[in-house]
Amino acid sequence: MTLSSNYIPQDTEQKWYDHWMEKNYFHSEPDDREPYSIVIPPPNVTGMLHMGHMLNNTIQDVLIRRARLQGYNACWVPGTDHASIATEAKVVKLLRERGIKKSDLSRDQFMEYAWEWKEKYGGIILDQLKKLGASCDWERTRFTLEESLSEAVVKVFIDLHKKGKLYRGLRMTNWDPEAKTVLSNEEVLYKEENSRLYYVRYQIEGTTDEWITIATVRPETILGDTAIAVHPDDERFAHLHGKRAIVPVINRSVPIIKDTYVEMEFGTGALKITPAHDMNDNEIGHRHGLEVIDVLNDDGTMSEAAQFFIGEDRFKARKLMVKALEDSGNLVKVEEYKNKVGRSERTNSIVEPRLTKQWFLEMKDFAKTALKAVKSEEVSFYPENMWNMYNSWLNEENVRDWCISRQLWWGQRIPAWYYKDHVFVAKNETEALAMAKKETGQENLTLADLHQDEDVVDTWFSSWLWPISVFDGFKDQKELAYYYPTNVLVTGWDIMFFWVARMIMSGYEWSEELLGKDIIDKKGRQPFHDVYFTGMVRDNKRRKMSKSLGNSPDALALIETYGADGVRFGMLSSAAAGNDIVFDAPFDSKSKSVLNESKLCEQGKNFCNKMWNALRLVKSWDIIEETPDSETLAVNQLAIQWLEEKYAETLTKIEHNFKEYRLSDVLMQLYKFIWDDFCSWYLEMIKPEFQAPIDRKTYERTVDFFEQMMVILHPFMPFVTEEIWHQLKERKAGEDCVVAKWPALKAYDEQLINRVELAKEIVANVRDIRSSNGIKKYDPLKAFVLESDTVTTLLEQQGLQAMIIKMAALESLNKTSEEVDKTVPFLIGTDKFFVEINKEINVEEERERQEKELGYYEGLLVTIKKKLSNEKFVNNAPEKVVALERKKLADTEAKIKSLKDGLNSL
RNA sequence: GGGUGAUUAGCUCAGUUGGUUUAGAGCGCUGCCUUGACAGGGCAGAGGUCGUUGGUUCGAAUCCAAUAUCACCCA
Repeated sequence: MTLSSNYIPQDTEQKWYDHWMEKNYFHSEPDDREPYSIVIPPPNVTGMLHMGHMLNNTIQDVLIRRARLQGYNACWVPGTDHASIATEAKVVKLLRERGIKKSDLSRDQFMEYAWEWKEKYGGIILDQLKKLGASCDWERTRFTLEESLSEAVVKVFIDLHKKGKLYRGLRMTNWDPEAKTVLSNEEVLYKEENSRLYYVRYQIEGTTDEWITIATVRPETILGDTAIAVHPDDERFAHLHGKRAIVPVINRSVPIIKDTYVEMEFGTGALKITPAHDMNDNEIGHRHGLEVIDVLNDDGTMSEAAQFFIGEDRFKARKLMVKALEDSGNLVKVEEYKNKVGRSERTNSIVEPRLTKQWFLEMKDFAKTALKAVKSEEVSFYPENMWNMYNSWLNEENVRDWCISRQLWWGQRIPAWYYKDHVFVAKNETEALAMAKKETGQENLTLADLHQDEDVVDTWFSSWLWPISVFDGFKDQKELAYYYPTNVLVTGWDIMFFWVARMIMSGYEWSEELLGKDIIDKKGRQPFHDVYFTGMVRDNKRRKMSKSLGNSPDALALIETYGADGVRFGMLSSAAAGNDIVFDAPFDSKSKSVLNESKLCEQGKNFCNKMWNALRLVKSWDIIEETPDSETLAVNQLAIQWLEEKYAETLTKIEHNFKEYRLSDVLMQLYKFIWDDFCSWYLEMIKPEFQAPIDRKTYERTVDFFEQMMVILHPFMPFVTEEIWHQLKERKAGEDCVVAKWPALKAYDEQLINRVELAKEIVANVRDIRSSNGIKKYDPLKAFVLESDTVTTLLEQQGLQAMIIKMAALESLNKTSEEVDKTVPFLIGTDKFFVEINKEINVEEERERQEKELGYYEGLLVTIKKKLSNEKFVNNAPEKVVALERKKLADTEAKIKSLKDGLNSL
């Protein structure tokens, strides 16, 4: 069968993915092998595959495929996250388009629509991952809102309540008046916006002509003011200490208090205090025991307590308030002003700080545990410096209790039932009723008397259980006992706190209860041993790639253009752990969109083609059984021996880099090994003349090398390697690259590697001389080398001399006892070579070249001499370093002498 | 305002924890090369006083301190 001259990914990728699926290679069941497990960071059901997913999942796939090759029982559990807020927003929007308002639906009706939506769109991203080649165990696909995982959520909620770690409390929270829900800090985006700063004067109580002026951007909240604060050191207001002021419009008398929080330089130096509607004011209110007046309803309209503009929207109320202030003569001035405004990530509506009753999880002990887990290295971070961020978020000063209630429907409903002032946390309403009867002694209570909490728990309250719940660990520990702890978690550092830290907390909280002390003592409590933090994928302006910015290339289009292997190469080649990736998709200013182009991916595509053509070369050879002539034999044997050592060296190096999760380094090492060492050197060394045959032994060894390379590259580029692996040899059923065996490490002969390196340098020098003298590639040239011990040893290496002659297309390479005239010389180490170029040597050019080199070495000599004449260096530096410096000196002196000789003879 | 990290070749980044000939890679760039696996290619070459200034040290891209710029996180 003839192979096309180019590699076409579209012809192979789907074929092999289907084949792998058919063979069920990705499925894992507990057995007596050692497990290697990864749980996917579940993408949102609302999501489409974007660059971040591609990076993240490519990394996981590399790790899991390698583990599979290494003989571990590899299990990569996929799944999706129900993403309360995002999904609910999407469903609400969709319903609105169909003319249905959420408020017209019952909770159950809404859930029906939501599930329908999830079934239709929720799996898209997983299908897209298949295009990328992700080798997940699809039979194990989980969903954070499915029954079993929801049961786990309820279970731990009850457990935490029993342990006294949950409480309900009033808290200042970020309120989204449009979604009517509390938002976490993370869901509020702050952006600089144009607004107005209103200067308003408050009359000092008991005076007719004395005022204190404050500045505010939210005049409607004046109705909820309960104090004016000034800085205790502010001389301007010293005379007002202890006095009271009259809030305009509403005519409320409030105290003038002293607090160091006030910035004297800002505005007028006097600050109105509205404890119900500002985080900082609320704290100040606490300190001074101020009254809290909530002037807003949950939908952002003015409340009864405001007394004015009741029922008006906050922004209309602002206008009305400004007018009222103006009318009463209390509006001093208005300034244009820029300030940071918090908006809801989902609805974009301006967030109101608001006091609400919420369920909280106490974080103090959890945070301690989570910190210790990483500090003790039971959980290792890659890169290590992520510890700093982790520590600063979790330390006692910064950690805050976790508000787990969300005013949404799409999620696990909080298992708490209320009856008057009683709260019953139970698995279901029947149990809650039983509890209620017992606790109140009222046997005639019915379900109708109880009221379940309307809220659901935060999505993270479900996903923090993920490493346990995907194995149904809260129900039945058989699988958990086998797969837990998972080996590594691959995720972005942006969710280090929301997710990573909390999984660690939940792992330490429940693993021992679930698995028992024996197992835990042996295997560990941690949900994962390692955490690999990927960077954010950014555009060439270093902005995070996001759909809203439109700066992200279309992931599937990229795969279509470069093949999955090409894209995987592109993503990984610049993806050192923790560092952000600047992806090179260019921006087209004409179409105002990102082009689905990338040099990095192109490099990957070209790499596939390179290997493909190496395959074509090898397959084009005729094989003979006879032993070749002694020279060819010697070169082939050297080539094989050298590549074997080089391969062993490469394996050792990549092993080390794998341990440190330096995947881009591993990939680059493989790239260079295959392209440079194998294709450019090895294949050229053994390549027979045009249409000449090759001996069987060399051929077979070459196919073996090729096969091995495909195996170790397979985790990175699974499709092309599988294809070539099959093209190389006839394979039996059940033999596939994806389940081949990862090679064992072995020692390698560095001396041989170094000798060939020297030979390569000699070849390169000859080629350079050809190139700069305009001599054709294959014109046979005579070369000589000045006799020396080092040269003798070098050329003693069987086949080396013949290899140099072949690779540099020389007629001969002979030793000489003296300088050879009318030649172009070059230095390798301290050894001097001469090339006879059969044409007039350009003396001027040659002199210039050699003088430049001489200049370099003379400069070097100065620094070495300086070092060695420094007594402190000679006395203090390690023996080895000094000895090396002495050798450098000797070598450099020899080179200088040699160069000078050469110049003299010109 | 507080914190974290970054700053090395035109671009994107390594530099494994102070010493391997006055710094490496990939891409790009410059020359030359085409019947002989691959132009999605081959061969060779040019490019950096490691942001700046001090300090520690026999020795600093690497450690410390200041400073500048950028990014992100928190307020």
